[in-house]
Amino acid sequence: MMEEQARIMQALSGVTLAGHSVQGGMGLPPPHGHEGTDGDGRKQDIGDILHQIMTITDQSLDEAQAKKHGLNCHRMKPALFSVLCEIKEKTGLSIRGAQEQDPPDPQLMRLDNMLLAEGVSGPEKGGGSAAAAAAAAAAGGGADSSIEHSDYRAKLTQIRQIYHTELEKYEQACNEFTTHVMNLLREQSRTRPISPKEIERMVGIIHRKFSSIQMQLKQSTCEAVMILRSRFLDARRKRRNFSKQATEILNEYFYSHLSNPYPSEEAKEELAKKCSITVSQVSNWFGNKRIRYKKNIGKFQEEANLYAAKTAVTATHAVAAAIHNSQANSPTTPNSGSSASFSLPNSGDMFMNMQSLNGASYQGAQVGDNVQSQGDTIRHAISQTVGYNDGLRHPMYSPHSLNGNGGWHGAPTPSSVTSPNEGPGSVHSDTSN
DNA sequence: GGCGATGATTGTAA
DNA sequence: TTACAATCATCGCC
Repeated sequence: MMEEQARIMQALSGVTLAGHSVQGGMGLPPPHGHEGTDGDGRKQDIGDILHQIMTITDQSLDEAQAKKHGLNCHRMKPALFSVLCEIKEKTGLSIRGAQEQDPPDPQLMRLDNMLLAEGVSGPEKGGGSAAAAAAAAAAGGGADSSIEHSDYRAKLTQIRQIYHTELEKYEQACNEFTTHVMNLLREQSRTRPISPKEIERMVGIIHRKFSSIQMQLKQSTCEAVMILRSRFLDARRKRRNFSKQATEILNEYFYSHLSNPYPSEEAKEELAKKCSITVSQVSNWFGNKRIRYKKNIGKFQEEANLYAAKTAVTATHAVAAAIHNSQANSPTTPNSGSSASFSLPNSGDMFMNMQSLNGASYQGAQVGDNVQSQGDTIRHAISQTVGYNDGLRHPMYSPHSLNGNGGWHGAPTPSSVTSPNEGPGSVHSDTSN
């Protein structure tokens, strides 16, 4: 302490009070009757003031108060404080100042980015987030998943609210504390040398402290979001059986394309839309179905018969309707949206193909797979309904399209969905190849 | 609780 | 990338 005092005294003794005219010309009267007309006199003057400042703690309270008041009123005080501030700037504070130039914290940036991506920070978008929407889309888009999705969104909104409330609190506290400290320092600057720069620096320190608290808040929020997200994703992992209707649609497609049960991307998309599941779920379903069908054809016989009959009934109705339309000389009249809604040309093709398939020329490799698959269905359905039996290995149904290795022939995938349930406007011809 | 059915995942091959 | 095959994990029925 004494060393510091000596250093300051020494510094002051030789200093030119930059920016403050303590040298000749000011005409300042000596504080204690000293005649300070030359440099030595002024030095002595400043020395006295400093001595009084340094020894103020040794005095009684009243004495100190009186001295303090005297010093405060001293006309040299601003200049002296200015010099002290300058010295402070040039010594310790400048070192601290260099340390303050922190680069942006990468961790904080990561946290900010994540909070923004999750929809916690940034502009509110209906309380949800893109991540939640994507997660919900991946979940399959069913009713259950939308319940989970809304639950996820509600929880995320809760996190968001807590985050913003806490953030607001921190900011308010930071501002209050900053104002308080600034006032305090301004107040103190009357009795000790504090430059505006120093106040500014102090404000910076306070802000940094508060931003570190904010970072903790952000980190906690991120953790909460991660936990919520993982729980949500875990919930999605739970297997849920598809709806009966969805399974029927998929089965109908499968058995009506048995010779080539590989739906194209478009077909998958259409099936996904119809079944309210995702395309990947359609792919999974077909993958599972193919393998399980192949492994145990016998087991699926009944199912195949069922769907074939269903398809045939639908087709028969369509044909009947078409014939009726034809007889009524109104071939372009569409069906009125009933289940028997195949268009005439398609149904006609099916029957023609079926007739050709009854003959000896029935070769999967020779006939377009889609045509063949429709032939499968119709022939099978007819066999079931009218006792048709072509003497194939399986009395009711034959997986003739499976090759020797138990795999399907590598036929091109159909371009679109052909479902017996489709309306007149949405029938896609599988015979187009 | 056992068991079959079924949707999802993973590793591999083409 | 896609399909296959094996496997896992859960569902739903008994």
